[in-house]
This record gives sequence, structure tokens and C-alpha cells, in this order.
Amino acid sequence: MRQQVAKLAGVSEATVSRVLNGVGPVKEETKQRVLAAAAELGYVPSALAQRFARKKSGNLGVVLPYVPKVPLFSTYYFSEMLGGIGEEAQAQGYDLLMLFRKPEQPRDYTALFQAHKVDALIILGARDTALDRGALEELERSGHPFCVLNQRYAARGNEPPFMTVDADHWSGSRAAVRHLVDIGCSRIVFINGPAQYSNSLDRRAGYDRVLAESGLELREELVLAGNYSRTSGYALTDQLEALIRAGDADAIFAANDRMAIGAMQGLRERGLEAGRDYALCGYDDADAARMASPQLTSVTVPFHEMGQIAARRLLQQDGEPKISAASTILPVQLVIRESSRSRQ
Amino acid sequence: MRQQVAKLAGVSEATVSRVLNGVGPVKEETKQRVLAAAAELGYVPSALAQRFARKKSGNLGVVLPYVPKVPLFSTYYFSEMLGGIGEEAQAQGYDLLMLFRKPEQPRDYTALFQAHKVDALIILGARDTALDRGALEELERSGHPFCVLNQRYAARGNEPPFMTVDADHWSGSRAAVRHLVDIGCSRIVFINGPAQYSNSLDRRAGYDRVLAESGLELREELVLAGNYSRTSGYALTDQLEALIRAGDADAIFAANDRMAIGAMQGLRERGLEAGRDYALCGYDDADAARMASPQLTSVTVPFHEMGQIAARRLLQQDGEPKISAASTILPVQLVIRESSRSRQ
DNA sequence: TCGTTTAATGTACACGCGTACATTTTGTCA
DNA sequence: TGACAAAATGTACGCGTGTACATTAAACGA
Repeated sequence: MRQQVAKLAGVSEATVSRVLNGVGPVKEETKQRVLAAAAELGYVPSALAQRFARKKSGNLGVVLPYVPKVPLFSTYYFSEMLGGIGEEAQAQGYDLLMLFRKPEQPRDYTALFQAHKVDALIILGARDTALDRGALEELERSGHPFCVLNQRYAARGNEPPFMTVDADHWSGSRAAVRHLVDIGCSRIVFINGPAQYSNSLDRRAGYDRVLAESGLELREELVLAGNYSRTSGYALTDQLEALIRAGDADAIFAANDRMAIGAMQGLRERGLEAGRDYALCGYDDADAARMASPQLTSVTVPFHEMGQIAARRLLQQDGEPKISAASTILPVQLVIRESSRSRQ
Repeated sequence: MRQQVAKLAGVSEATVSRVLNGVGPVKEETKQRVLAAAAELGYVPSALAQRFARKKSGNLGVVLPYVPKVPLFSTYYFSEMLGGIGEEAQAQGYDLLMLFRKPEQPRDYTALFQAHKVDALIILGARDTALDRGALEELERSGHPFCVLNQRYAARGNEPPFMTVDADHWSGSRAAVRHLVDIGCSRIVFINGPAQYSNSLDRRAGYDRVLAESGLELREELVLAGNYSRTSGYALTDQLEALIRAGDADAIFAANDRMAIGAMQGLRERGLEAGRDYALCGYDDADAARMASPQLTSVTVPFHEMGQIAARRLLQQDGEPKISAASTILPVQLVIRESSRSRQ
């Protein structure tokens, strides 16, 4: 096929290759002749052969947790991150390879590189478990480029152990809780997610900090555990109602919107309304926050940019050949809506 | 590398290949020796070279519409479909290649095949526009295997023009509207999405049909136009309120949950509550339906299975070598929740 | 004009696998 | 035991690029 193009253009196959890849000096006239010949014959180079010859897969792998039909995770922020990753990958000429990972069946990430299936890897939904951490450490040891998104791991010495892109959930959490304090709340329930996510720890730290700054007592019975699903928020209805009715709680800060909505629904069934009987703040600012009634005060996380930046750090080859493991932390922003109107 | 394995096992490279691919007759003892050697050396065949030699990319492409940061589409059903596709692809040993398509910048699908980037293609979010239809027709002409998901095109002669997997939205719509009639509603507003989606036409047809069956007059002023976004439902608040307050409407059937929720929010601001002042029914049964208050009556669509079946039809090579363009239509199911409680 | 640098193109081959075909070994039956 | 088929393995090559190196054409300075 390439041979035919070469013949039609009256050049060698090497020149065809040079023209199509824009490498090496080529006379303008020759270039045009080749391009015309390629167009006429409808020649499309085989990506298979190109990648084989270049020894590059041209793929950016994206690992995501996947439990069939059980959307434990908000599909919202995954698709936002994916969008950002995809945008950047496309800009850099890479294709996006999706790799679904079943929870307790850890993939051997290193093999993906050894098989040349991917040139770089972005890992979503990682947790701080022996399994996940072990897989990442092995990957780090192998020296292949990868980036963990929206999750951080304890530093090893001075530096974070892996390349990381995360958002500043500590500040986000502080802003949320401070806002609740500012509108006059002083007994703030915190519904957190599982501790395997650094997200959860960050939010907890922010919560603790604001309480301390505000001279409020940290009461462990106000810290409840969910798993980031709506139902896990809903399941806390009994406790929440009791706290509110007893005057032991006047606000709820949930670690994500889904749990906030679950709690809101449960309390509504008991006659307690967010924004009236208690203030409510979620986190993530998923589309669900705007779908709720009353609309949910929440914290906007730049998931799209996070994906973009992760992809950029992995793929850009100019200037920065060295892969730094340093972590990038993006700012978040509190968005105040009806669920936490002032109490005055 | 393979050479080293061969030497260590005391066989030729061809035998190594045979063992690893399970082809041809191989003595059990030899097989074990080769596997042991491969394991010892940590040999992982290069997928690049394999694919090149086999002239198969091993990729299943998934095209999805993408507008940066503007979730016009519900991310919900895309991720459901993706999950189904990914599950099946993995089972068949294929990788998933994501291909984002900007709205008015149509990709040349045929080139994906010519470049051997994908072995088959699943297309999500296609519309019945000259652009989309043209691209698909060209693809069909090229003879490459592809499947359109959740969208159908007018039949050409007797058969549908492309391989299609869709859900029975006509029946779903009928079930929804009939339910509204059954609970005593007779003036049912229908909020539909853009006509470029066969989804919209199907729902409209079902709506019309039930009205006719029930002896209800079809009034064009009760058929409103949205674009499947929450805000487009919200934007209809004025009209909806007027209709309801005038007694010209006692129920709303929205073509998806997002618009239903938008309308619900708008009407709530005017003091009208779903399930009390009017019955409301959405469509898709996205997680948003359960997040809404009151929870939304909706129609469950088996997005996961749709993706699975599309992938299966494209990838399975046993038995069925012929690619039939016939369309598969999956059943849907009405789910009754609080937003359409009986009016008696 | 000629020598010398530089631009432009051609030639030849490697990349790592799968596999058709040739060859050798094993097994079977008389 | 020998003839023959079947099983097991080895040899050789093609797949379609990219690119190092060799070669030729053009440009340039004296």
C-alpha cells in the first residue's frame, strides 16, 4: 500500500514515511506529490505497524474501579475526570485505554507496561489498602510513568511516594465547616466516608481544625460514618433526627453530595427540612447538588482540570523529561445554596 | 527475550509461541518447561508485536459525544452502558478504546478501521442528523463491524440500516402514560427532547398512542420541548404552572429524569408539589430519580445489558460469523414512586 | 569552474511476533 | 522388525512501519 503511494508519487517508501511524519528535509514539491498520491489512493498508515516500529503503544491507560451495576462511586466525578484526561490525551495524540478493575481482583499494572499496552497510566479510585498500595509501590519500583488521581498516600521521607494529582480537600472542608459556623451553627454533625480514601481523612482534618479555631468542642458522637453512597446517608436518619431534636445538632456536613442527599431525604420523612431545621452542606458539587431540593450547598472540585493535569504531566515530553513524583493540589471552592441559608 | 525463554526451555521460539497461545499439539512436559522458563524470566509477550503479527488491534472502540464541562447528556446512562461494554469486552479479551467526539467535528470512523486502531466500533449518543447519518452510512458501506447504541434510524427497505441495540421506549412511554391515566390523570403534559433522537420520537409515539387508546384528546399545547437537560425542564416552569393552575394539566410526563426534576423544582418554587398537585413521571431511572424528593416515578432502561449485548454481537466470532444489521430491542420497566401517587 | 557543505532522496534492515511448511520423533499395526 | 501415520518440534519468513546510513542532487563560496 505504501509502496503504491511511493510509486505513484515517483519516490521511495522512505520519502513517503518522511512526508507523512514530517521528519527530515523534504522538497516542498515532493511533499505535495506524495500527499496527493496518498490522498488519491486513500492511504492510511497502519497504526499497528507504526506503534510496533516505534515501540510505543500510543495509549494512555485509565484504571477505574468497577462494580457491575452498583454505582458505589459517583459516576459524576469519574466522567468529569475522564473528560479532562481524554481532552489532554487527544491533544497530545494519545488514545485512551479504559481498564476496569474489579475491587478485590487487583490487576498487575506492571504487566500492562511490559506488554506495551500503555505508555502511561492514570489510576482512579485507588484506596489506601495493602492491596492497592502494594500494586502502586511495585509500579513505582518498575519506573513506569503513572499518576494517582484524587487520592494521596503517606509521604515516604520527604516526598509523596507517587505522582499525584489531588484537590485541596482540607481547605474545602474548612471552608464548608467555617461557612456553617458563620451562619450561626455550633453543633455540626460530620458524615464521613471510609478512611481508605485520603479524601475522607482530609475532610476530617479540616472539620477538626475549624472546630478548634472556633472554640467549639469536638464531640465524637457527632462524627458519623457512611460509605459515600446515598443509602449510607439515609441509613443515619435515626441518629440524625435524634441529635437534631435533642438540640445536639444544628448542621450537617457530609463528605459528599450523595450522602448529604440521603440524609436530607431521611430527615424530610421525619419532618425536618434542610435550610430550615438544620443547615446542610455536601461535597463535590455533583449535578445531584443542583437537582436536590433545596439545592445543596457544596464544594466544587475541579475534576476536569485534575484529569487534564494528570494527563499533561504524564504525556508531555518537551522540556520536562524527568518524572517528578511531586503531588499537585488544586484549589476547590465552596458554593452556597439553599440548604444552608443563614439562620439569623 | 522470547529467544531467552526458548533457550532456557531448550526449545525453539516457535514452540514458545505455541505454548503461550495454546495452539498446535505440544507435549505436556515441554509445555511445562516453557511455562516455567517464561515465569522465571518474567517474560510478557509484546502486545504491540502480537497485534501487528495478527493484524488485529484487539481494541473495541467506543465513540461518545463530549462537550467539555457541559453535561448535556446524563453521565449516568453513558457510564452504565460503558460498564456493560467493558465487561463483555474484557470477557472476550478485547481492550476498550475511548473516542471522544466533539459535536460538530465528525470523526472519520472509517479511518479508525483503516488504521487498524479498532476491530469494531460502538457508537453512543448518535443523532439523526445529516452529519451523523452520513458518517454511519459510509461506515456501513465500508463493511466494518459497528453498532449504534440507544438510537435507531429509519429502515431502508425492510431492514434497519445499521446494527442497532436499543430499548423499547415506545412501550416504556406507553407504560408511563398509561400509569398516569390509571391513577386518574387525563390532562397529561409531555416534555420531550430533541427529535434528532429516536428516543424522543418513540416516546412521543407512545404518548400519542395511549391518549388515543384512552379516548383522550391529543392537545398540541400540552406537548413541550426540552433538550434533556435539567435547566430545559426548569425553563418550562411558567407554562407548566399556568396549565396546572388553569386545570388544563394534572400530570407531567418528561422524556428523562433530568427534565422532570427541573420542572419539579420550578413548580415547587411556585408552590406546586409533585405527587400532590400534579403527578410526575420521568424516564431513564437514573440515580437522580431516587435522589429527588419526592422520589421520581420513572422507567428503568437496561443500559448495562444494552452495552453488553452490543459488545457481544460485535465481538463473538463463534457460530455467527455473519454480521446481521438487525436491531435488538430490550424491554424496559416502569417504576412507580412517590411523584405519581394515586389521586383518589 | 571546482571543491565543499548541505539538502534531498534511496537502500536496507530491524522491530517481535505468528505461522506455513519442512523435518524429526513417536506411536501403531502388521 | 519395518512401514506408515500422527504427533511434536524446528526453520524461515512476512507483517508494514521507522530510520540509520549511503548516495545523489543542489547550493555556495572562492
